[in-house]
Amino acid sequence: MMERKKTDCPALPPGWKKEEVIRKSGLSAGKSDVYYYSPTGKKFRSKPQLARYLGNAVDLACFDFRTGKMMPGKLQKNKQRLRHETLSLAKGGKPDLNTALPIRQTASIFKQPVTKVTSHPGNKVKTDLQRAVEQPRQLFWEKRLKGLRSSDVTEQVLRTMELPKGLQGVGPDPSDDTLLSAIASALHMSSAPITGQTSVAAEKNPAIWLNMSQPLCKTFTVTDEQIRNPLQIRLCSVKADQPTPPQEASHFVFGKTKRLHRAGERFSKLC
DNA sequence: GCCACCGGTGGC
DNA sequence: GCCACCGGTGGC
Repeated sequence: MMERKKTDCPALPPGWKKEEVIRKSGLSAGKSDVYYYSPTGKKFRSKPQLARYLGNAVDLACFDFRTGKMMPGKLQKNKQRLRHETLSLAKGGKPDLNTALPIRQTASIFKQPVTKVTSHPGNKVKTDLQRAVEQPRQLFWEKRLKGLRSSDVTEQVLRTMELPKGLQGVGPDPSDDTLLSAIASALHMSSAPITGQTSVAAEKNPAIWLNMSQPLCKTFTVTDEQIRNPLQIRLCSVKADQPTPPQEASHFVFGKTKRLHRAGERFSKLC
């Protein structure tokens, strides 16, 4: 088979490739089709398709799909879009999703009330938020998160996370990868203190003695040095709000979760 | 069932 | 008339 080249496309975010395929037969033989590939390999065959996917992450107004270059001043086929936009807005229509502010479009994975309404008088509205927490979880489910990387909408992989030195995992997969997933998940799923697996038995036979309400992490003691040097102790985008004296509790932020820690205390108060 | 590939056409 | 876009499908 003919080796066809996918070339880098500097006008798009890193990792995006462009491909031009010459038609070999038919009435349109000799013409070509242009395709783009996202870093994960998803194929795009038109500018609208590309724009839908990238949303506001990349402004494609000047992007020429066929050449793969930005053509400033041309404003491309923008007339069409602007006209459509102003028309629909003037009519009181909904804002164009392509130009609206970015919104979370994934389904929420977090616990939400489920409402069931029927004519049966015995049925109730379920609002038990505890239900999600109490549901059985697979032992060592954190392993399934292994290898996952966060990325933005352009599929650019965000900065990888770093674990504080000295943290150790518990269970069949002691890798930092799984350990980090376990801790990050624990921080998000509960505001309860994180102590790690305090039971020695859990370390010897986690399949039996694991404390399911704690991440797959051995107990851990915070040191002065780690507090003085936030770089060693942060998780990904976690950072100190401001420099703090070693003896004072300092804030670390992980998503919306704020925890306090103090030198000498266990991991329970960390992050 | 997927997808590489060409056809058809609406908008310019 | 051109061509960007996307439908449809043959071949796998």
